[in-house]
Amino acid sequence: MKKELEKVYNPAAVEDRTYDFWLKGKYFHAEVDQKKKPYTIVIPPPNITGQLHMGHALDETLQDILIRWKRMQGYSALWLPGTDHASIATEAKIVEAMRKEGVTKDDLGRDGFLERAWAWKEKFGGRIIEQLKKLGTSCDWDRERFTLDEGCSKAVREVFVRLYEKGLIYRGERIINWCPHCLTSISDAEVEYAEKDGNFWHLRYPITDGSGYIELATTRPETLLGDTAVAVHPDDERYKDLIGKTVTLPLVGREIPVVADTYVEMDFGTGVVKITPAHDPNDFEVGLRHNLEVINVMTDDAHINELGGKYCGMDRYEARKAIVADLEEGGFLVKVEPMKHNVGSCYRCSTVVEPRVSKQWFVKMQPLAEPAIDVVKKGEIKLIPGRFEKTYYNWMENIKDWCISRQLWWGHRIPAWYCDECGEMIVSRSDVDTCPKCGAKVRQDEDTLDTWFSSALWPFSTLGWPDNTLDLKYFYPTSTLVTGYDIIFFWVARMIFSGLEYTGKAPFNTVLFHGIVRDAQGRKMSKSLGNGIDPLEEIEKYGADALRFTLATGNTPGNDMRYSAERVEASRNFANKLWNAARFVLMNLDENEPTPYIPENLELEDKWVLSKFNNVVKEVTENLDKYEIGLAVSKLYDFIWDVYCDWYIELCKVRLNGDDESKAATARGVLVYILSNTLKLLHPFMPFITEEIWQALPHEGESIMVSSWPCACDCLSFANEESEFEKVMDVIKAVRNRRAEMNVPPSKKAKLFISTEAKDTFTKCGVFMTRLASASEVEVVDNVDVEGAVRVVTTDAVVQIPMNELVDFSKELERLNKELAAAEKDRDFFGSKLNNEAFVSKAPAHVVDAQRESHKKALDKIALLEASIADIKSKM
RNA sequence: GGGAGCAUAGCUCAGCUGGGAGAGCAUCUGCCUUACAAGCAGAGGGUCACAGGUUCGAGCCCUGUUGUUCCCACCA
Repeated sequence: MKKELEKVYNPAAVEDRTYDFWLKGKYFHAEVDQKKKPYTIVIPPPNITGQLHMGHALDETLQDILIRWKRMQGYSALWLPGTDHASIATEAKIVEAMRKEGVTKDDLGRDGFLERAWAWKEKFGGRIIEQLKKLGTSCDWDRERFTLDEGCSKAVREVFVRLYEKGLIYRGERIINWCPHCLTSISDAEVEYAEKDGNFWHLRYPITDGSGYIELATTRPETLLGDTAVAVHPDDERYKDLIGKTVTLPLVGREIPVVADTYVEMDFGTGVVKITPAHDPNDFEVGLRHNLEVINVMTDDAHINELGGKYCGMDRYEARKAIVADLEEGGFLVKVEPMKHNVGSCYRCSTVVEPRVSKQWFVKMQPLAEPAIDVVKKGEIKLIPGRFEKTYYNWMENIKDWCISRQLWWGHRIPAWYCDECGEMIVSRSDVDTCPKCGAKVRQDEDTLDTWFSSALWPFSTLGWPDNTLDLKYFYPTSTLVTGYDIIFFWVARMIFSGLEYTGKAPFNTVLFHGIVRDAQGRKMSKSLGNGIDPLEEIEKYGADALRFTLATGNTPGNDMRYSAERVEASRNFANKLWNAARFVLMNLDENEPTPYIPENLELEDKWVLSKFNNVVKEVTENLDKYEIGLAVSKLYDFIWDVYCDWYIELCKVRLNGDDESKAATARGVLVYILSNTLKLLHPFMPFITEEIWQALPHEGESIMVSSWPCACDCLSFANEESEFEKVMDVIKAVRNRRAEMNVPPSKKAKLFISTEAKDTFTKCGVFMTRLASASEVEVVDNVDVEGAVRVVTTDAVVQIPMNELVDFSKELERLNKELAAAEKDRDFFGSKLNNEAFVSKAPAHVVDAQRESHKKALDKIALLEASIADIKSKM
């Protein structure tokens, strides 16, 4: 039965069916197999609240390319999928939904809330996974994990307890970043800084002894309510006498000391800083050094609290206005100066963070950072591109302790229990009911852990750690981590120190960073701009393969890329091109039987294309080895479109339409061979269409995705035949070019007289000229002079095309002289290089040889051109 | 204040260890050639930001300059 394909490739008709076919075949599933080498990728777990966006699409495409490629190379290739509970994002989403129903967290209580959260997770948490599948991702879904599942939770507890026992986790009263909207602490990494317009309010605080005022400037006048000192630089002559005195806080009336601290910059502002230890990280440090009182004047949602007197209940910005007004009225405001300054906001909700003193849990980072730096320095983990190593070192070397506790309910609850009777604190792997010291009932810490605390364990918690499972032993350390450079600190760095500390091994050997997918104008895609492009819509419109191809092409690791409709269309067109090439091949296959070619029967053009193909196999494999995915895919594109479609298929038509069945069979054999092996090379990039075509072709095995990756082979390398056939191609191109210049339509055929030293080649290949160069007939001749002919000269041949009425001898002469000048320029260029003693002696031999070759070609062409010119001149 | 990326054809971008500048799109000219008009055959178009340097040879390496984007950093 002859297989027939539709005229236009229709991805929608193929993709879901093919994906189901793969699932049924269990081809995505990876097993521990001692006969194979493992290759492991763990997915950067998308948030359960997430919707698939272009960033995911890029990330998953790159991972799928690598995993499919390695699988075909014979590795036991595991791509482990899963999702992240995303504590803040998810909790915010659920609270928001509750708000619409008029329910609050307190109404439900912790257990009630968590019940709701889990129900939400069951309902929506799988959505992004279903979306991933549309891309064709070959994840091992049997191993899907969730950061809050039993295994991951066990790992989290194990880590927490170990670190605590080692003294690397501690609880303390510190100043942290507080999000007044999310109502939780966040880590330094979760604060985004942006320059904003603000004011610099110059205030004067009266010196208590009545000797005058001290002027200072602040960007946050409302924090004055919590001031507990004023600081000056110890060397500042202006204020030396004031040190040790006190000032009276305006509006509040509190008497506060003037302290000396080198933190103050003498030449900034007035050289005086108001100190609010409870609401500024620097002030907090100053406060510690000078034993200052810490007065928290704000509620958790950034309103002034009862310590703020008349301002109590005001929001921080209202309070600012009111306080400034009162200061002005009281004569304490000297001037207001507009000033830009850096303001930090919550990376989840963009609310301006409020530095706040509170009791939190921290990870002591320094001891963990050191080995994490070493492992990259020693090259045990390679970051691609390498420049990110610098970013990484810079962060690790200046790292501060990590605030890991969050005032949220959705997450891993901190495994610490407190006894209110005797004050004992117990940190434990298993739940605790009663105090081991006094027997009283204990209560568990209310807080949960930073989401990133559990994602940091992802490469090994998902493989069974802390148990020493078979999976862990076989698949860990993982191989490649693929992710965006924007989460190098949040995630990559933390996985590295975690892996080293808990498993003693680097969690992966290579990190491949990609950039951000931007819109066609180069803007970041964002909800607020409304410029996001939905990958699912693109898949519907152009097909998953086209989307994948677009994301994999024309890009280099770590660089951002722009996404435009034109680019996806080009990819879609490429898929269709391939589809039609396959249609052509299938049309010519008589039966659905394998048609291997017989090597002895290969023609020149077969050897040419096989040799080209062999080279592509080598290049694509090498590029992938180096993670040069964009280069690999563009080489395939060129081979398929230019070499296979535009040349080889056209060349084969001669034999396929000819009378010699054995020759046609050879052509069919090579066509099928090249196509099916090219499909294999392309499969990691465009899995659906390659499977669909491969299934229609004669094939062995169940699926292209478990077929073996092609190997380059010397038996397919035909360097001589390649260059020999290229002589013919050169002539075809030159004739086409000449005809186009003269505006001769393809329908007007003309005889070609070819004089050349490669007589055999051109005699054999003359037939291609009729099909590809509009020749009516081809004759290989010795140096005859054809009447009324246009001359086309290549390095290896002179073609004369009789076109009497179209030929203008003076123009011919002009054109040939122009070509001669160009050829002479080449000759001189290469000649001068070869005459350069320094070049010949210092340049590598193969380079010198190549220049010699080019020089010789120029000379050959000059000789042929000169002869032609002489012929024409003799006729004029 | 530190650090990094980018600057190549009209547009978007490749260019792997230095060896006479490439693709896609757009433009122009011919073609419905029995796989494909989502196509075929041609053409035009570049001081590789600027200035120095290293080298036989630089888009690529070094130094500096300009423009631009981003990351980090406690100057109130």
